Amino acid sequence: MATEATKRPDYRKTLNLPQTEFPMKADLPQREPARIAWWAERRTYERRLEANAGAQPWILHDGPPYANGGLHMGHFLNKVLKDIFVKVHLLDGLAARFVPGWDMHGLPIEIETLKHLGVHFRSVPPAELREKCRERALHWLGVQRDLFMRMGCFGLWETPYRTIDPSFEGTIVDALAELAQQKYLYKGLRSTYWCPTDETALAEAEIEYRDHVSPSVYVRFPTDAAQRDDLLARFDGGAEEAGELPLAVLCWTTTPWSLPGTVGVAFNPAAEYGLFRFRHPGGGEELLIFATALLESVLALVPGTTARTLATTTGERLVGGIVRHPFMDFSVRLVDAPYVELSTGTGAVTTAPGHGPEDFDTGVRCGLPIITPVDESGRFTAEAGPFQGLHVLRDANARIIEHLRASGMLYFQLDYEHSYAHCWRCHNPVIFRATSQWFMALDVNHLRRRITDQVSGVAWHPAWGEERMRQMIENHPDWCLSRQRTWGTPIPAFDCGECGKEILDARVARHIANLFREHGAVIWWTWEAERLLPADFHCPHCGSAKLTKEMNIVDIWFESGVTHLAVLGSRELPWPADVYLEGSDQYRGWFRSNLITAVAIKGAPPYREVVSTGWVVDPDGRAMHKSAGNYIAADGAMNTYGADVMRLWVASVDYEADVRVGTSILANVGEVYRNLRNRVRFILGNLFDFTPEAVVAPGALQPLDRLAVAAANALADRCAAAYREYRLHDVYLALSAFVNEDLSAFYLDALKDRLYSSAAGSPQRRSAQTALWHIAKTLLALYAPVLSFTAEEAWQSVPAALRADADSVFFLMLAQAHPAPAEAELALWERLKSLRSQVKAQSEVEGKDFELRAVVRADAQSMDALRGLGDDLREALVLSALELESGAEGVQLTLARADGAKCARCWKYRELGVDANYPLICAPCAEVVRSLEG
RNA sequence: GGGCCAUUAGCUCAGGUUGGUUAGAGCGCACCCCUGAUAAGGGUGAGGUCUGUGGUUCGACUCCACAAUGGCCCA
Repeated sequence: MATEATKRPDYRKTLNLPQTEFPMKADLPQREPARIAWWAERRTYERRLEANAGAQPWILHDGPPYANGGLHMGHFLNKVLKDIFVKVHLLDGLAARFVPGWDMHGLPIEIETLKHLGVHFRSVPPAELREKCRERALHWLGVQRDLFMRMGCFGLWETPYRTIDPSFEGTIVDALAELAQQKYLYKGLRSTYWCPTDETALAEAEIEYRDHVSPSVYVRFPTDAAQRDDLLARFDGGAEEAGELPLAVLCWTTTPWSLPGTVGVAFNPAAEYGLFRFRHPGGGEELLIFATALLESVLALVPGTTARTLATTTGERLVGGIVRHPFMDFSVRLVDAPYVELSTGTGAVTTAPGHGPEDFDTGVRCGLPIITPVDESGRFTAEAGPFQGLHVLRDANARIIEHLRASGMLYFQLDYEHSYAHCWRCHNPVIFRATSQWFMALDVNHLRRRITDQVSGVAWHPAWGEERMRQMIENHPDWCLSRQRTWGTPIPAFDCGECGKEILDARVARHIANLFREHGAVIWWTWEAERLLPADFHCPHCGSAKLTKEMNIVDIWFESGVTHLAVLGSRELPWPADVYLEGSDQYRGWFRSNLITAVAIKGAPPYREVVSTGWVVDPDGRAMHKSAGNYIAADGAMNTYGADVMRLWVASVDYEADVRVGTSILANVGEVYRNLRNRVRFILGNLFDFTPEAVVAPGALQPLDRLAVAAANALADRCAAAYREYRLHDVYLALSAFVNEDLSAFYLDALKDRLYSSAAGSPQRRSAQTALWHIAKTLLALYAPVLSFTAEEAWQSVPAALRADADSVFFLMLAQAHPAPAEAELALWERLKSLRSQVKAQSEVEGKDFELRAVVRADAQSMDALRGLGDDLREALVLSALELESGAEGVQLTLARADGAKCARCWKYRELGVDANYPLICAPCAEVVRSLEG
C-alpha cells in the first residue's frame, strides 16, 4: 500500500547532516594505550617543548615517589594534577619541562630486598646487597613509569632523575659538604627512635602509631634509713605516725624494660603529693609517697587496701631527694618535670634518659647520667646486670616484673592499651636509645628564623599552607641525618684512630662527592679509607693519618630534600622551581626538607608556589587501606573506566581537601564525560565539509555566530585564568556549564536549521561553521590538559586540511589570541539564552519550536541590540517567524501559532509551493534542492 | 592528647570579600517531548532543618564558642 508518506520525496538526503569518524562510544580502556604509543612515536611532548623553547620556562618540580610498589589513587591524583598543570602551561606557550623523579634508596627497599633474598642484612656483603636493592628499585621504577605513562602523563620519561644515580649521590654529599662548611652538622648523643628489628635509628617520618598493650607496673622505689629521714622531712608533720614502717616512692611506668636504665623519678612540681600509710588486706603496713590526686585509683587496684594520709607536700619540695633503685645497684634521684600528668599512674614517673626524648631532656637538664644498657638489636648489655642478654621487647618485661614481684618491689601490674610508636616498615614496636648520631642544627646561623621569614614569600595554595609550614619549621627539632643501614648514600665522616674525634670535613666531603660521581657511592664499602681521602689529609685535631670510615648513610628524607639541587639550576630547568605540588602530608616531608636545605645552602626557598592536595578517601570519607578492602589500585581503575574518566574525576573534585572515590562516583563522572565528548562530537560532525578556504572573516560573521565566538572567548579567558591559578574545579564547572547551557541547550540547537538546510557552501552556513571551528579549537585546547586522550582523538577526527598546522591537539594554544569579548556582546548572548528558555518553557503548552512565531517587545535600550541581530534573533529562539516591536520596559515575549505550513525539508512554517516543482517545501529549500539536482 | 583541614540535595560541587526576600548547577531519579546530535538531544519536576548544640543579632547556612564525624600531621 502506497501511503502519502512514501510518495513524498525524501528531503533528508538533501540536508547537510553531521558526519564524523569520532565515535560516540569512547572505549577508553581499549583505545588509550595506542594513543600513548602514538604520542611517543611522534615525540609530541618533546616537539611542543621545542616549539616553546624560546619562551619563559615554567617548572613544576616533581616530588619523587618511592620506588617500592604499585600505584594507588593517591599516586594517580598526584601525578595527574601535575600533568594537568604542566600541559596547561605547555599549551600556554611556556617551556614547561617536566622531569619525573624517583626516590630509590632507603630502608623499605632494603627490607623488601632482604625479604626477597630471605636473609638477614648482616649476612650479605654490602656491595652485593646494594646491587640487589638497585635491581629491585629499578624494577619498581619501571612498573611505576609505565603506569604514569598509562595515565597519559607527559614528561621526560627516558631521562628521569633518580636518587641512586652517581651524579645524584654526588649532589647529596656536596650538600653535606656545604652544610658542614657552614657548621650546621654536628654529632651528638640523642634519644632517638630506634627499631631493634631493623637495627637502625629512625626519623620521625618513619614512625607510625598503633595501638599496643603494654604491662603497666606500679613499682616501689625503696629507701634506706638516711633517705627515709630526708624524705619525711620534706612533709609537714606526719613523721611521728610513720613509726618504723618502710618508706618507698610508688612509681608508675608502661615500659618495665626501661627500669635498668632508670636513674631518676620525675614529679610534677606543682602537684600535691601525699605520705600515705597503707594497710594491705593481709595486714601488712608500709609508707608510700605519690600524688594525692591518684590515691583513690591506687587504692582501687587492690580491694581491701586502706590508707591514711599522714602528710602532704608539693612535688617541688620532693625534688632533690634520693631513693634506691628497686633492683639495680645505684641510687635514683627525684627530679621535676612539667610533663608529669596526674590522670593515670602515680604522678611519679620513672625517668630513663637513654630511653625517651622527654626523659633525655630531663636528664640533661637535671644532670642525670645518661645510660643506655640496650644494644642495637634490643638486648640488654652488661650494664643491665642480671638482665643482660634479654630482649627488651620480648622477654625483658616479663622477667623484670617477675623479679620485682619476687623481691617485693612490685605493687601492682595491669595491662595498659595505648598508642605506641612502631616502625613504619616492619611494623614492630620501636624503642628509644641514646645513640651517637649526625644532626643538622636548625638554630645555627639563625637558620630557623631565616626559613620562617622566607615562608611568607611563597604563594601557598590553599592559603593556610603558609601557617602550616611556619609551624612545621618552628617545631622542627634538629634533623637526625644518620642511619645505620646499607642502601643509601654514605655520610662522608671519619673517626680518628688517635684522638677518637669524628671528622666531617667539607673539603674531604667534596672530594668524596666527586669520587661518587665517577664510581658510585658503593666505593664507600669497597675502598679503604686511605683511598677515599685526599692524599694530604690528616686529622685536623691531632694530625694523625689513622682515619677510619664511619658506616652511616644519610636519611632518605635528606636525599629527596636536595632534589632541587640535583635537578634544578640549569638554563632549561632554572632554580628555583615555579611550583611544587604534593599531598598535604608533605608539609612535614618534602616541602619542608627542600625548604630547609634550600635556605641553608642557597639562601632562598626552592619554589615560588606550593600546591597541596588532600587525601584520597573512600566514598564514606574513610582512609583507604589494602587491609580495609576499600583500596583502589590506579591500574585497575584505569582499565575499568579509562584514564580520561579518571582524569576528569580529578578535575571534578576539590582536590585541596580530601577527595572521595568509588565506583558510583566514577560512574557519575563517566556520565559527565560522555556529555563533554558528545558535544564535541556534534561540532566535529558539522565540520565534515569545512575547509580553511571556507573560513569567514570575523567581520563577515552572522551576528549570532559573532556572539557565540565572543562567548567562547570569554570561556577561554575564564578557564585559562582558573587553570593558571590551579583552580581546576572552576574549569570543570565552567566547561560543563558552557557545553550544556550555552552550546547544547542553546546555540547548537538553534544552529541546526542553518547547518542542515542551508546550501552547503552558503555564506550563512560557512559563518556557522567558522564559529563552530573556533569553538572546537577553544574547547579542545581547554579539554586537552584534563581529557588528553579524548581531546587528541577528537583533534585527529577534525578534517585534515583544517588542522594542517597542528598535528596534535597539544600544538594548540590554551586560549587563542582574540580581542577582549565586549561586555555588550556577552550581555546580549545571555539575553538570548534567557529568551530561548522562555520559549522552551512556553512551548510546552503553546506548541513545538517551529510551530510558533513570536512578537518581541523591547524598550529603547534593548531595541538596538536586538534589531542588530536581524533574522538571527528568530533563529536563536528556534521559531518560524518573529516581529520586533517597541515596548515600554525590558523585553517581553509573546508566542502564537506560526502562519503557513510545515516545510517538509526544513520544518519551519512557511508558505509552501512557491516553486511549483516543489509543492511541499518553502522557497529557500526549493532553491537548495534545485541546485543539488541541477 | 595537641595542631591544622573538612562537613550545603542520593553523588560531585557552587554560593554569599562587609550576615538580609522562595540556598544554586551538573549527574542520577521521575515524568514529558523529539526521533535530521539517536546506545544521542530538549523540557518539566521531586529532592536540602546548609553536621549538631548553644551564643551574638531585628535577622545566620554565612560571625563566635563548644561538640560530633572524618582526614592529614604530630605525640
